[in-house]
Amino acid sequence: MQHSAPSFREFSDRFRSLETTLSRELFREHRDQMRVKKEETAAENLRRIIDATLRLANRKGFQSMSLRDLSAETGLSAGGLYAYIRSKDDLVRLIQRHGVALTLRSLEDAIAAADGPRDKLRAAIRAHLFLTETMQPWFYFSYMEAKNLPRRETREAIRSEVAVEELFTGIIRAGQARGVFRNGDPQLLAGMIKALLQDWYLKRWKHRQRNVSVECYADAVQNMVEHAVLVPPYDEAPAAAHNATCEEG
Amino acid sequence: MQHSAPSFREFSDRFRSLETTLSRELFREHRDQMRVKKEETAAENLRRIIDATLRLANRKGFQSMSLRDLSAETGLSAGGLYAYIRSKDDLVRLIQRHGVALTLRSLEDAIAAADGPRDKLRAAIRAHLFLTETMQPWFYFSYMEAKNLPRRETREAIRSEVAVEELFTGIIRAGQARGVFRNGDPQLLAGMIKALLQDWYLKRWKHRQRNVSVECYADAVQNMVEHAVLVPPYDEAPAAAHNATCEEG
DNA sequence: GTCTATAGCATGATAGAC
DNA sequence: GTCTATCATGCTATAGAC
Repeated sequence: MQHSAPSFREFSDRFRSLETTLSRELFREHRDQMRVKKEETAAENLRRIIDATLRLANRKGFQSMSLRDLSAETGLSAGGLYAYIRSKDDLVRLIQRHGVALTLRSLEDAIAAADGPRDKLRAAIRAHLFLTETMQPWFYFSYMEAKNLPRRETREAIRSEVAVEELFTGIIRAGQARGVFRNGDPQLLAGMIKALLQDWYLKRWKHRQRNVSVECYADAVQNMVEHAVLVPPYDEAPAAAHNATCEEG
Repeated sequence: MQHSAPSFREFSDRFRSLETTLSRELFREHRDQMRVKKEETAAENLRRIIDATLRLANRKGFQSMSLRDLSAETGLSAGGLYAYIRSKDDLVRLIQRHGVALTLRSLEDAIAAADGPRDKLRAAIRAHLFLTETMQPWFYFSYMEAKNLPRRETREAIRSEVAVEELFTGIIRAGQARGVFRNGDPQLLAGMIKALLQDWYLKRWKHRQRNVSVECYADAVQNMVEHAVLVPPYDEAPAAAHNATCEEG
């Protein structure tokens, strides 16, 4: 049952097609708010605007990023930007919606494919890491700017965060019920797992610098979590077939 | 040797006196930059300004916080603020310096008091959690605004972060050398521990809402880390004498 | 030592030429 | 469909009355 632990590569391919679909949906939903009607140029410029915004916001903060900065980064004129977005708040809403949709759909797919508590837990861990690896700029933005967003978006961000954590709580509860996992507060455990997973996108510069790959980090997290959660006779991780080159201290 | 695991209460008392000392030092260092010379009013107002800034910045972000907001929150007039700080950047520098000094001194003290890898690791975990519990607004501010700070302060923040992590790396290395800790990349492990510790102040609202105390969380982290790090015959945690009421799922 | 008033400037957003 | 020119707003910071 290695169905539950696909490699990053496999994940990445499935993700790309999902993104194309959702990007098109995004454009269609916002078409009536945009002055630009020709689909191909509009879709491309919208993507450029979003990417540039994430880049700038993650470098110096969304509030400090002026529309003049954005116009420089995208190559569009200051006035031209308003052909695509109504306001700065509108822009942030757009970005947020797109990211949440992508995240949820992608996670749900990946997790449903596994069965049994241990495999489900692994699948969830790996999917989350692969997802945040692929969409790192969005996750970082979403985390760092959440509290400064318009009220509605802040609430949405929290809801999404809680939903993900509950997913883990559920898996742990199921495992405890079957006697596969050791007892202990499932919510607390889920929170700790989430903390480990979030570190991957919050401190990416660090992991990059140390040459730790996602696969490596995934194995490390899985290992720590299983040590903490499985009932004592722990058979040391059979994982990490993909790269034997996880840096050794 | 329970010297290494003081309760939050004990920590808190020692901390308070340290803070008084450093607050006074802070005022003296910046005295010449302030228009206000009378020590007692000046020191008090400076403290009010710092507290208000942390409150506001953590609510809506430092960039979005105007000096009008700050003047409303402190009760001082917009103009009056400039009797204490030269500029907004100056304010942030002040806050940052104060926090770093407090953190380092406090952590060093607490850790030096323990000996042996296992006790040192425990002491480090507890001290870090207690410290962030006490100074939560500062830590949150420092984490969230780090990248928007003036260049020099950003670098300082990263240095401080790395220094703390290396402290953990060192303890783990020592433990592995003595055969008390299992093998595995010490840097990666230290990073994961740090992630668990940071979650305490980054998601405080969540832990509050769930009624998890620092002591509880400290025990949970210690437990997970020891499961992952100690050589197999793991004697289940002798900790948590302080409160038997850690919420059970 | 604190306040009111205001200078000087950067920003978000728009109108109209091309 | 994109650009240049411009406006109103709200900001930081200062000067001077009290």
